[in-house]
Amino acid sequence: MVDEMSPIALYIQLANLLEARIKSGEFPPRKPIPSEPHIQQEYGVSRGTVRAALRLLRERGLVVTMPARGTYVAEKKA
Amino acid sequence: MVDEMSPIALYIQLANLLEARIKSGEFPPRKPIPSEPHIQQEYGVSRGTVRAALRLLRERGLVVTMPARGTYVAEKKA
DNA sequence: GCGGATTTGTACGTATGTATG
DNA sequence: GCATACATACGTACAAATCCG
Repeated sequence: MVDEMSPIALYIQLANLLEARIKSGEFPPRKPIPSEPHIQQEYGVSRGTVRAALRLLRERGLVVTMPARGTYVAEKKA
Repeated sequence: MVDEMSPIALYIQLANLLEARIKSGEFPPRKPIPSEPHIQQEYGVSRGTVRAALRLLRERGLVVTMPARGTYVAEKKA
């Protein structure tokens, strides 16, 4: 879980945790990963923090987000 | 743009720049002016600085701000 | 096709912590 | 000490697109 007391920003911790889960293959392709409200509940952080973490993952090329659809694990380049 | 080296506080410089844009008629009435995050990006300052500048403009009676809606050029008094 | 639920996008309000001059 | 400026993090509200019964 995220650590409130850590000097590392929560959204960075969260991004790293999610990255590990993505790389573990926990989330099947072609299906959205858990929604922002779901992650929010799961980790006990605000939606803004979840969105900041997902933004990092997008910047890392790990996920793609589609409005009103969800966020998906990025396709391995064809 | 704002000048980091100026002895004038950034938020005051920003308020003056926005005031000039408002008075030029750049922002049509009944539509929100650019959002805080937008201005933040545009001028390369923090959201806190944007908010401080907008607070000044509200105090000058130039704009009105509505939560979750946006900031609008103040109506000319009827 | 309709309507409600879901999901992401956007916007402002607020608080706290850090750093600088 | 105070003002300025930044980053982080919470909350609330609403819009727009999509999904599903």
